[in-house]
Amino acid sequence: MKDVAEAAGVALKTVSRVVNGETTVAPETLGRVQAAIDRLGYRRNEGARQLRQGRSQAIGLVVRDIADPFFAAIGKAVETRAEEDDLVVMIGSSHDDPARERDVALGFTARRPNALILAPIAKRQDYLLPDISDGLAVCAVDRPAQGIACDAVLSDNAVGIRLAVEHLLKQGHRRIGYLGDDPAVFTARERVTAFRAVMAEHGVPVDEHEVRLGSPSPEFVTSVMRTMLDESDPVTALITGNNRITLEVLKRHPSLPAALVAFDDLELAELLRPGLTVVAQDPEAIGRTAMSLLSDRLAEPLREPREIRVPVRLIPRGSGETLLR
Amino acid sequence: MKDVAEAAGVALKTVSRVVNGETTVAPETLGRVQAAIDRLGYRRNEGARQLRQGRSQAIGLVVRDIADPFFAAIGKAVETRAEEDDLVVMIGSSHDDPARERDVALGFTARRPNALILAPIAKRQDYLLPDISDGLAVCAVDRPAQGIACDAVLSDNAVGIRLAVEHLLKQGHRRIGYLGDDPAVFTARERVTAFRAVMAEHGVPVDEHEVRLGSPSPEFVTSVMRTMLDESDPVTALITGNNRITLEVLKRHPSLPAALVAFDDLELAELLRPGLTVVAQDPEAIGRTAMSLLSDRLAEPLREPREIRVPVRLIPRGSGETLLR
DNA sequence: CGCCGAGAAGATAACGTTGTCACCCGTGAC
DNA sequence: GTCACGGGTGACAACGTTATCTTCTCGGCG
Repeated sequence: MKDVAEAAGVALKTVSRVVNGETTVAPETLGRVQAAIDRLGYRRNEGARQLRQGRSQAIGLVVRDIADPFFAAIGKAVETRAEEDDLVVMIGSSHDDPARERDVALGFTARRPNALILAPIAKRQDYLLPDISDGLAVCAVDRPAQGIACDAVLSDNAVGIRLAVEHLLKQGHRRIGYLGDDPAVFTARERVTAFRAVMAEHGVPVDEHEVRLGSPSPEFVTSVMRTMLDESDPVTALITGNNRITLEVLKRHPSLPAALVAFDDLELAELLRPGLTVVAQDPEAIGRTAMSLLSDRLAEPLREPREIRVPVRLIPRGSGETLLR
Repeated sequence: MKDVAEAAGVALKTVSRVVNGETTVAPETLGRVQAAIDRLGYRRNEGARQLRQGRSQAIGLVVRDIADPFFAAIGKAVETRAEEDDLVVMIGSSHDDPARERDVALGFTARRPNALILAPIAKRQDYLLPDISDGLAVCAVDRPAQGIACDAVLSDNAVGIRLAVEHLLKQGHRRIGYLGDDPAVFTARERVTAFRAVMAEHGVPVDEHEVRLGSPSPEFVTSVMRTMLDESDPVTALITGNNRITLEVLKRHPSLPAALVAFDDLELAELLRPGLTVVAQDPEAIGRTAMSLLSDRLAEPLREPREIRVPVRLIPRGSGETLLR
């Protein structure tokens, strides 16, 4: 900036004014400065700017795994919105490790981003309190945060499960198995709770042997599937609570002897035979919504935290519409 | 840092020494300073550090689309490596738009990252020249960059096509169709060139009507498939040159009357029936390798640019092992 | 006993911006 | 002719670090 000022024969401050598009610069001066900027290939040092202004025009995004299509889609939406405001997106994965979530998040906040979006894993996110009181806007996605007051954008798990259950009930299924993730996971709890509630609402009894929760390991899924399908009175339909479980189920049983509705879409779901009937979440909407909440909060830091539920929809493709036996 | 110094009764510089783990601090002083840091919840302002040191301990990653599993996997590998060195990853998508590639990349370099990884789209990347001579390390992935001297990490497209072709030839196929992306795309050119070369090497004539390149639109794929499959002497095997094309083909023809080998793996490829035979790239290796090249280059900025080819492998799953008719 | 060197700590000046204030000059009102 | 005003510009300090140089205090050695 100093060099540009010298080349254009103006003061440093005038160059700053030009770079920031301030209007109080005479057209003739502006032209000279612009020319000097172009000639010297000058570009503002964002780090210095951040130091002066306090915020780095960046947003941090901490997800479970950026290679997971669900989170990759959130990332895409966030990035698209961020670019409109000339914000840079820093992205990192927690890999389901609470300590890593914290390290990655704090690594981001040390760069003083305007906002932080995170998919919480740890029990509490109170390590963010100092940054929040320092003006950081925070939004949780996929699961709510604990120990801090912040906005949250979640899928409408309850409605999703309702869609799945009622879809199966409508076809006459009465023995519906539910296979969900570890109850330590918030979404797993929400979904299985909804499952029980909707079944009860329709007066359909639930056999406790047919509601099974656990981490989606091959062993767990295999053993659970055996008990659900091989018993004397097997289930006629199955709901899988997330896509890692769905994948395990499909790998073990390419042609499942029961109807299947999966929570979470899969990329090639329509190419399978039968096509996979899913409750699809809308990760792009989650990312977009999070960005909207954050820009509201940056405009009005003290507003009440909001929790927004993003709609899900049922996509019938075959696997959930057959096999009543 | 000033507050911490005051609280610990030492000078600013001593706090700096502690924060940076310098060894010339008396154990007793170190204890006092650490205590003050913890008590005040102090964390270093990375922006100020960057300003002083010139580099922001970040790396920029510009891909075509972070929601594309191939690039998401590259991102994951990059992030994993970056975290080991306490580097932050800024990620952005060009969406195949040269102007956007440039804007995103320059938006990153304005933050003075240590290194930039990009999947080039634009004809030339010479807009990076000022930053490179300023010490930025650059590495191209997926395709080489033009107009700048930089490292590159690419899939071994030629070997991949060779594997595909020879796999089909070994089963007796002689009429093999090739369906590739727009020849404006570097990888598309490399792959189709390899196809012709390997076919020639084996003395198998190639009918020019059966080598078709174009953007993977439904219309293009549908029309091309018709001519390849419906003519009097149809192809008995098909190679698709990237996964968007593969997807279109599979959507049109769930049960293809020809053997199929696809370049690029798909998430559920093994669950399809028949399973999809693919030439799988190794995006994680691409990301890791790029990071290695960059750390070499940061250590030795003037070394010769290197181009590394990452091995690919053929995964037979059924679609490429049948249907000779 | 004086000196030197090493180990520990501090003072100060940058790094590249932007916010604040001050200045200059011409114009229009009184 | 004076004054207030505002558009255009500049000087300077500050943001939070770190690099460089300096200072101080010991202990050991000639």
